[in-house]
Amino acid sequence: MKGMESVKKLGSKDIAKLAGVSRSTVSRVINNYPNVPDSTRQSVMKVIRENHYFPQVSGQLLSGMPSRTIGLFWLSKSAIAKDSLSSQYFVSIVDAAAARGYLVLSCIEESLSDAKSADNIRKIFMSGRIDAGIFIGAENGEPLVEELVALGRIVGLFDYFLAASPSANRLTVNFERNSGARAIDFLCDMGHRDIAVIYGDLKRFSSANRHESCLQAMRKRGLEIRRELITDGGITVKSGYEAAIKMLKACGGRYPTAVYANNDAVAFGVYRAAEELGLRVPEDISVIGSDGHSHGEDTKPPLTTIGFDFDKMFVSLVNRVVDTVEKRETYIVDEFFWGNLINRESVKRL
Amino acid sequence: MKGMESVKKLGSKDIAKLAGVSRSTVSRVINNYPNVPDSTRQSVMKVIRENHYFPQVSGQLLSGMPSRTIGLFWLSKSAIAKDSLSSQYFVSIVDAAAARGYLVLSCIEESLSDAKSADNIRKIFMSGRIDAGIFIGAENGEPLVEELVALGRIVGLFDYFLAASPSANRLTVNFERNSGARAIDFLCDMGHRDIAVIYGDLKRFSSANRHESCLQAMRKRGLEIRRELITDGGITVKSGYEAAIKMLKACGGRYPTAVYANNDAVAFGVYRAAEELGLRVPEDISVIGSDGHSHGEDTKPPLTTIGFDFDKMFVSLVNRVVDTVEKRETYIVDEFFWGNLINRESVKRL
DNA sequence: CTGAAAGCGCTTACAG
DNA sequence: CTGAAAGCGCTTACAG
Repeated sequence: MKGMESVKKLGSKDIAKLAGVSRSTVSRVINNYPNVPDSTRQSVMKVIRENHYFPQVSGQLLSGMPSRTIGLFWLSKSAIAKDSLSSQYFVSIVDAAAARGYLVLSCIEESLSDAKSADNIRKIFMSGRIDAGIFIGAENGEPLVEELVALGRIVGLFDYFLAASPSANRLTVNFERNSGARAIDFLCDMGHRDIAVIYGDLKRFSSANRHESCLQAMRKRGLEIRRELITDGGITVKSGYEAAIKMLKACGGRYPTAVYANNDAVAFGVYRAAEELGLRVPEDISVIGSDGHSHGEDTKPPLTTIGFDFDKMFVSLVNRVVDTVEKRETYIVDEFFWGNLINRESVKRL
Repeated sequence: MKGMESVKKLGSKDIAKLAGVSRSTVSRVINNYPNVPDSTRQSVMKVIRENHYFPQVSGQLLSGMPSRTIGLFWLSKSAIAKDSLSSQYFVSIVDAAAARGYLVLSCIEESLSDAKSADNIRKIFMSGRIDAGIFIGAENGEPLVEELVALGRIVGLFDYFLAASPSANRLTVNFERNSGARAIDFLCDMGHRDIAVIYGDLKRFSSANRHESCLQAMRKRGLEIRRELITDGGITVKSGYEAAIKMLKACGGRYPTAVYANNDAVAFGVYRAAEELGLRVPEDISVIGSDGHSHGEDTKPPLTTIGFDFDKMFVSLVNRVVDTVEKRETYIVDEFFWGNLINRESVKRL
């Protein structure tokens, strides 16, 4: 064992010597250049395999090859740890990257307003270890993101959109902007007119959209908008629960017949609050969410929601980011996905 | 904008010139060497900041610095995507690594028996882009893992233990080996004698342990071990559900009074199966799991289980791996964590 | 406390 | 189809 470790690790020079060719040729074989006769390729490969040679990224990087690595920046740690959607996102991203030959380097920060976090991210972006970065959970228009975009870095963003300043190296994938209205329309069609709205962090593009479009729909439908029924409920089960408790207690017994929660996690929080207050879903109060969280199939009752295909969204984002890295033509900079109403059992017809 | 991009990116040489020192000194400042007078340090730092200089990892790597990157290898993709514990693991690992100044590079493979997957992992380990790797979901004694250990790579493993061949560069963190017995003892103490066991993938160290220790406890307690009540239930909700359905149907109406599931996900599957067959938990059938999944607080009824502190486990693993990378003294190679019985409401006293 | 120089391991025009 | 040579950006003994 000691012996093994002390064997000098071979480099491309050694392989070249053993194979009786130049390092140029070894490099050509490794990188699958076409102008190498098959016989040469075979013999070089044989030497490489027999000697367990692995090209060092240090050399490759230094000579200007891409790192074939994508940075994945998660914002707001607590939300990640608790939301089981995160692991779905993660698998979609890592798989899509792997399919293109890319690895994923992860970084989790609570917030970008913290100078240390921002410096850390800047460093990762600027030190040559990644070819591009993807952000999840960034506030819309986040200065650090825009700084990186302006510096020419390739950045992919989930749920982020700046209509006024498209940029070839800022790739985004988004939820349709109308899903709030669709939820309200559905509730109305089911006979509800007294609707509570639990919105999320309005600095996030989708939360703002959902909220705006839902209020618009309420007005259009001529519903009464009771101030005490419109509350900020964050984006987690816990914050949703707390907001729902507060809201339900604040409405002086005049409960809404339905609640629109800006995401499924929050909707689960509403379930819990309803139970605590002795309200049955959907008999006493209907609930509709947004996202299409798979967990919603197993809740009691199963959650009615506006579902999105997250896997498709992330695969598209990763592919467009990689296309940009590889200077292929990418026509789509911003992309919006439609949601589908998943009518399960948490909304009752009145 | 075009202008900005065409500005030649500066290297340490440029910084040196601008600061009126040598590249050696620039390097010393960047790496916080003590033998630099404060005035020099200040002026160099000023030039670095003003010019937005970031040392390139390519150079650092080539000159032999560590990559300060840990590979995280997830095996069995499907289990990751569906289990919300994964994102907890992930956050614990990434955070613990960040606390030591390390980044995490992720790789997901379905299985290591696939030659392509194994090659991919070998390449990541041997190409100098990571200082160490951590495996989650590896079978005990996995040949690829042992190959890497033999080659002197530093590898950290969750749920993996080879009593016969400890190695200074194979660091592990494990569940206590007795938790199966503890679950059985608890059920017995609650008056159960007719117990079904749904075990998991026996190639995993913990699954094998849990199963073995639980059977042992059953014998010790003099319980009847009915063959049809002992089934393989995998490690996911779905596989647990299927195993439970099969098992409950196979016992010809002579239902067990309690079920021990080798992990919480499987226990949730048992809940679903019980519901489908019209059995109430715990009135008609008690269920105990293992893991301490936070989701178990919210199920109906809340799940009684043997809980582990995953965060502590992963933080310890990451720290010992980093210690080994940095050649600090690490005394603990294998570590076992105790579980705590979390007595919620899914086990009824008979 | 500081600098000149060697060295790390690759790829890629370039010339043939 | 192939090789010699330049070059990529850093760190680190070494000498002073």
